[in-house]
Amino acid sequence: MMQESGTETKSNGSAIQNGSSGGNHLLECGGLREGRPNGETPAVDVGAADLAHVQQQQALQVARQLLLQQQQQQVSGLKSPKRNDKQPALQQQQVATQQLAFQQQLLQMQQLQQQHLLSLQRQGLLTIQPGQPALPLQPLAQGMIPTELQQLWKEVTSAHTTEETTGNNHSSLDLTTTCVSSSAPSKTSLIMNPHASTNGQLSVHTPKRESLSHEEHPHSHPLYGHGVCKWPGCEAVCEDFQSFLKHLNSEHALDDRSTAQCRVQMQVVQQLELQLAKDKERLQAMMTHLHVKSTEPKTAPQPLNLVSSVTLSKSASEASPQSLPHTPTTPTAPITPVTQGPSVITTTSMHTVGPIRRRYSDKYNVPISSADIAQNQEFYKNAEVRPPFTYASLIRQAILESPEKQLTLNEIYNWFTRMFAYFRRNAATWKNAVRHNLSLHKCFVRVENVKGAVWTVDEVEFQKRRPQKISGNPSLIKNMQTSHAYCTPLNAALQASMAENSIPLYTTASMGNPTLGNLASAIREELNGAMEHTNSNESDSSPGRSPMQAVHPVHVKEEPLDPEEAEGPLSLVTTANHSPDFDHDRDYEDEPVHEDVE
DNA sequence: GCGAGGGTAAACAGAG
DNA sequence: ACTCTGTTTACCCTCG
Repeated sequence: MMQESGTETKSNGSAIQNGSSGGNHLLECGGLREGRPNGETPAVDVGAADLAHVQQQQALQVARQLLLQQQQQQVSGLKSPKRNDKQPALQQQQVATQQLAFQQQLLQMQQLQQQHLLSLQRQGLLTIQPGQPALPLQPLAQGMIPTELQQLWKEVTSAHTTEETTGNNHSSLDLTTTCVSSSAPSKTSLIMNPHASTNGQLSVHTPKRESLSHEEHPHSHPLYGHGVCKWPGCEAVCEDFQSFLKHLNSEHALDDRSTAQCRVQMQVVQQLELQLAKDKERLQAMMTHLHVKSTEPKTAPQPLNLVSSVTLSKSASEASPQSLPHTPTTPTAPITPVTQGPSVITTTSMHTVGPIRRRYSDKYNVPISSADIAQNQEFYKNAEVRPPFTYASLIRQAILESPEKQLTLNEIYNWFTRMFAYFRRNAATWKNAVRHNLSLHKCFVRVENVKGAVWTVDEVEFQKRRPQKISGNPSLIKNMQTSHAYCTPLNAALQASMAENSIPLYTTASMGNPTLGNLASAIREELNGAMEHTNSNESDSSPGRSPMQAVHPVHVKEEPLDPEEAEGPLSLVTTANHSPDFDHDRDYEDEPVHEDVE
């Protein structure tokens, strides 16, 4: 139908979407709360205005539809007069029944409107002023009716008028058939049903409701404003409120016309609610895509752009291998950890994984960006997911994070368990691995200390272990640069998503400021390695280099960075947090990372 | 197929 | 005797 052609889609974009996306929709969606102060932002007003526009558009289509229905029934419905003539008593009986049905319709409409209002308020699309009655029709009525709609309303009205004058008491609308066309029965019905409505439309017919409305908001009526009747399509000038009330009772009494208009408005509301539901669904899908997939049991338990998480587990890597290769190079890569992590990975899913024999695939051997790290630290703290880092790298980080760059074995253990939920289980296995690595790798030097033996890191030896293989991937470098910019907003998004999934939420401070300084160092470190390889592979490297490098002129390592070098920043970032469970261990201060590099 | 790097398991020894 | 720490060996896996 024609009403579907332009109005709906158009209104979709103009009103709801604009309203919801009015300001930082993605990042704010988690922050939208019912308790939002009224009129806090102009965007709210815009959303209400747009909403009214939607109503106009939808009212137009509904009105057109009503007109069509009327015309059709006027042509075909010639039997009812016969019936009325034969049984006037039955007609009276029908009147009562019809009134009941009508009031039910009105109640339904009222409920819909109220729900709609609540929804809008929740979404922050609409602000109800404290003193303003919660009447959803007001925004529509206040100067929002375009000429075309008014004309349609008048057409609806005139159609009914014609109907009445012809003596056809039957109604052309399914709703209006439940009503009477004469004024007398309508008044009766009002008396019989004083609680017929509270939405302001029908209240005008109810003396009791009227008086209540006056008491609460003297001279305030959703259908009256600026000396004009705001009944859709009316705009009759009323000098004062009393005359407005008279006008309401006389011109907008309970009759076919009024009920038809009510029905139109009801459908408008319904359309809006449908649209709102759609947009809610869309929003949810967006959030799900960007943050956390709420329920995806079959999703591969891959946290981060653990691209490198190929090393994580067989099941994980096999589950979604196709997503791995391109992930590291996409600017959105830092987001991925958040999306799949907390909700997807469960204890059972991770512990059903057998012995973990895997390592970094050089194919996907890309340093995890700093933004990943900043987010992943929270992820790994709460999700029992094996970090995609080698034991050696983790040990190194643990040691480098320490104030004195040395740790006892037990302190290394504690660091593991504190930073990674994964290492809170199967202690015998991984502890053995830690010891094994400490002894095996030359880079770990055991030093006799006053309090016993401590372990330190020989950076030179560590970096000798294996050359980095991320060479020739300029997009990676770009990604690392952009990832820094992503970090802060994504942290907020992460927290929102974590809150949504009932995951322990850490303060922004824990992930934010202390992290950033380390992130800078981390990025420098990553860039050092990456740039070196880029330089080695690409002869031309001088002017087009990474801006990061220009900003942070740090030394480029002699040795190519190990891919796991990327985790280096991890530890630096993670130091910002203190898990209450393991705080007894030691106080990890976030500190410059450069020492380990230098 | 080979070597490198990594993970896991286990045996062993020394110290507390 | 037990636990912790540290070393070493063996085996397996993945990847280039």
